[in-house]
Amino acid sequence: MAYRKTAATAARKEARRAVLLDAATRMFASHGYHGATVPMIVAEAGSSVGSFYVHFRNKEDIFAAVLEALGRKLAEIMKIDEVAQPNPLLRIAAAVQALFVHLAQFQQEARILIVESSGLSPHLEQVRRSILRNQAEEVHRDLLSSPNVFSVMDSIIAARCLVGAVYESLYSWLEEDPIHRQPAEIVARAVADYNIRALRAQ
Amino acid sequence: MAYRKTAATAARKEARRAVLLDAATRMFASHGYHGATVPMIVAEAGSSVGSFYVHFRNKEDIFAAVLEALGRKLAEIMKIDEVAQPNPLLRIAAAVQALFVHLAQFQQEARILIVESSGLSPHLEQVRRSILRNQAEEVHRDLLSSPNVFSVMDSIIAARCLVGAVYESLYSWLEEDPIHRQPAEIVARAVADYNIRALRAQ
Amino acid sequence: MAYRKTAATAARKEARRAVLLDAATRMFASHGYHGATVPMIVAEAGSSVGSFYVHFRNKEDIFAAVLEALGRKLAEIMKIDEVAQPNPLLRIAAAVQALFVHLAQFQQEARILIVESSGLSPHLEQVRRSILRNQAEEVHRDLLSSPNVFSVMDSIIAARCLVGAVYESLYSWLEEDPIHRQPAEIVARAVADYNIRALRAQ
Amino acid sequence: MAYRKTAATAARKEARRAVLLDAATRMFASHGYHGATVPMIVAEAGSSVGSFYVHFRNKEDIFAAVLEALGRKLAEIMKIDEVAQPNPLLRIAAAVQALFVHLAQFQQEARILIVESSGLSPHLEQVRRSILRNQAEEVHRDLLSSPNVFSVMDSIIAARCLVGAVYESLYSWLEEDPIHRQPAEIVARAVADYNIRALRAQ
DNA sequence: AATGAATGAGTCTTCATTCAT
DNA sequence: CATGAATGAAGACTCATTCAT
Repeated sequence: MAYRKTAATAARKEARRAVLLDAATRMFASHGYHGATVPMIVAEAGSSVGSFYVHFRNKEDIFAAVLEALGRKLAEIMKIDEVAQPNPLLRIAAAVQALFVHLAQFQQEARILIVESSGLSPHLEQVRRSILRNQAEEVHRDLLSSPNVFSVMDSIIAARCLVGAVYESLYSWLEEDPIHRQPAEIVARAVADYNIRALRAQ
Repeated sequence: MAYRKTAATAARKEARRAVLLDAATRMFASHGYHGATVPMIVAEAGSSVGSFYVHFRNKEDIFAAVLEALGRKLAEIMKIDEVAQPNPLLRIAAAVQALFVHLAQFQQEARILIVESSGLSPHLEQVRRSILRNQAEEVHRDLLSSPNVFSVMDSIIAARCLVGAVYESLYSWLEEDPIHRQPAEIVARAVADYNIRALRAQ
Repeated sequence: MAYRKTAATAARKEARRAVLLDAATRMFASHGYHGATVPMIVAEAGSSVGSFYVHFRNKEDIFAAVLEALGRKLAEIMKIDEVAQPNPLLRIAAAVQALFVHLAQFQQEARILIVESSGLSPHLEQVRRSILRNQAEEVHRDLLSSPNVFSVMDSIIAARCLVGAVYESLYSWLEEDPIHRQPAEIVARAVADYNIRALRAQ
Repeated sequence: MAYRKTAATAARKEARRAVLLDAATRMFASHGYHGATVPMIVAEAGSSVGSFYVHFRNKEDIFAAVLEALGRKLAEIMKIDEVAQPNPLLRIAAAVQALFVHLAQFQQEARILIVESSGLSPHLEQVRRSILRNQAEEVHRDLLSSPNVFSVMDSIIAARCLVGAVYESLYSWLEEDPIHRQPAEIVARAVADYNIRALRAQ
C-alpha cells in the first residue's frame, strides 16, 4: 500500500509538472522569457508559487525544460524514414518541409525557439543552440551518407545554411499578413527547393 | 558670436550623444538588452544618468538608435558597386562575403543583431527585422534585375533564405573554438557558394 | 485543517495590512502625500517594500484606503441618534461639535483630510471630496427633515457653508499656540453656534 | 547713458520676471505644485531654465510669489469702500459676494489657493494661510468696528467660519457641472446670506 | 543676463525566490 | 507536497539645481 501510494503520488507529481510546463510554454510564447513571470505561469497552470519551486529549480530551469521538450518534438518531426524515402536529397527536402509546416502551424513553438530564447543566460543560449545544432547535424549526417549525390564541399556549413534559411524564411513568413500571405505549404516547398538546388550535384 | 556659441554647444551635445551610443553598443553586446543597465552604460561612457535622459527618451530609444546605426553600417558594407562587378550573381556573392567577414571581425555587432535584439518590445523587434528585411530586399532587387541569370521562382523567399543562411552559419562559426575553426574568409566563401548554387540558372 | 490554516493565513494577512495602513496614516499626516515615501511607510510598519505591494497596488492606493477609513470614522462620529436628540437643529449642533472635538484631538486625521490630500491625482481628489460631500449631505438631510425649523432657502449651499466653517475654524485653531489657545470644546461650541444662528428660522 | 542702460536693463528684467510669474501661475493652476516642473514653466514662458534661476531662488520661491500676488489681488477685491457702504454688515456681505464671484470667474486662482497649495513646505503653507488669515482679519476688523450690530461673541472664530464657508461652497460649486449649476451670483448671494444671518444681532 | 546641457540623489515599482504554516 | 505572504535587491526614470559658455 505504501508502494501504491508513492506511485500514485509520483504520478500526480509528474502530472503537476506537466501542467506547469504547458502553462510555461504558453506564457513564454506570448510574453517572452522576461515578460513571463513566475506568478503568471502558476496562475495559468492553476498552481502556486511554492509548488513551482518544488518542481523546478528556478525560472531558467523551466525554460530549459520547455526548450528541450520542443527540441525533442522537432527532431521527431524531422525524422523521415529511410525506407519510405531512400533518396537522401528528397529526404532532406521532406524534413525541411515538415519542419516548416509544423512550425507554421504551431507558431507558439516557433516564437519560443526563434525569438524569445535569444540573448538569455549562457546556459539557455546553449540549450537553444543545441536544438539548431542537432537539426544541422541531422542534415549533415544525411549529406555525408551519400556523398555522390551532393556537390557540397563543406557539409557542416551547408547544413547550417539550410537551417538558417528555414528559420529566417519561416519567421519572415510569420510576420506577413496572415490573410494575404502564401500558404505555408507553398513557401515550405520553395524553401526546400532553394536548399536542394544548393545541395545537389551538378 | 551668440551663434558660434550655440554651434559649439550643439557640437558638444552631439559628441556626448555619440559617446553614449558607443558605450551602449558595447554594453548591449556584452550583456544583452536586459542585462545592460542604464547606470552601466553611463558609467562606461563616463557620463551620468541625467545626461542619458537628455539624449535618449529611454533605454529602448538608445537601443533602437544602436540598431539603426548598425543597420546603416551593414547596408554600406553590402553595397557592391555595379560597375566594379557587373555580374549580379557575383555581386551578391561579394556582398554576402563582405557581410560575413565584417561581422566575423566585429562580433559585437553580430551579437547585437542576431542574439540580443530578439524578443524585445514590438518596436525594437520591428527595427531589428527591418534591418534584415533591407538586406533581403537588396538581394531581392539584384535577383529581379537580371532574371535570366537566376533560376529562382520566388525571389523574395530566396532572399530570405540567403539572409538566414548567412546569419546562422555566421553565428555557428562564432560559437566554435577560435583557435581551431576555419578562417572567416574561407567560411564566407563557402556560404556565398552555397547560395550562389541555389540561385543560378541551371 | 487545511481550512483553518487558510483562515489563519488570511487573518495574518489582514493584520499586516492594518499595520501598514496605520503606519501610512502616521507618515502621510506628518510628511504629506509626496513627502511620505514607501520605504518610510514600511520602515514605520516594520514591514518590507515587497510586502507593501502585496497589500496595496501602489502608493495612491494606500492613501485612498487611509482616506476612506477616515471618512467612515468621521461619519460614525457625526452620527447623532435621533431619539437621543429629536431636535434637528440641536442634532446638527451636536454633530458639529463632535466632529470638531474629535479632529482637534486627532490632529493627524485633520491634517490628512484638510491639508495633505489636496491637489493630488483626480482619483484621490475625488475620494477626499466625497468625504466632505457626505458630511454636507448628512447635514442636508437633517435640514430637509424639518423645514419648518430652518430658514434656509438653499439647504445644499447651507450644508457646504457649515462644513467649510467647521474645517477652516478647526485648522486655524490647530495653527494657534497650543498653550494659549482656547479649549477645543469652547471653540467647537462657538462654531456650532455660528452655524445654528445661520440655520434657524427667525 | 550708463544710467539709462541700467534702467532699461532693470525694466527688461522685471518684464521677464513678470512673464515667468504669469506662466508659473498657469502651470501651477493646471498641474499643481508638484505636477508643474521648472522646464514646463520656462517653456510656457518662452524662457530658459538658467534664466529662471536668475529671477527666482527656486521653485518654492516662485510659488510663494504667485501666492502673494494672488493674496494682494484678492485683498483688493474684498476691499469695499466704507463711504459707499457704511453698514458693516452689508459691507461684509458685499465683500463675500465679490470674492466668490471673482474666484468663480478666475477658477485658476481659486484652484491654486484652495487645492494646489495645501500640504507643501511649512513656508508655503504659511504664505497660503496668511492669505486666508488676512481675509479673516479683514472681516474681524469690520465685526469689531460696530459691535452693536453683531451678536457675535468670538468674532475671530466667526471670521474664520465665514472664510471657510466661502471657500468650501465655492469649491463645491466649481465641482458641479458648469451647465446645470446655478449662476455664480446666485450662489454668492446665498453664501453671503448664510453668513449675514449668523452674524447679525437678533 | 541668458542659455540649456549636465548632474545624481531620490522615487516608485517589479519579481525571483524563500519559508512558515 | 501545497500554499501564498513576505522579502529586498535592483532597475528605470524624474527633476530641481548648477555651471560652463
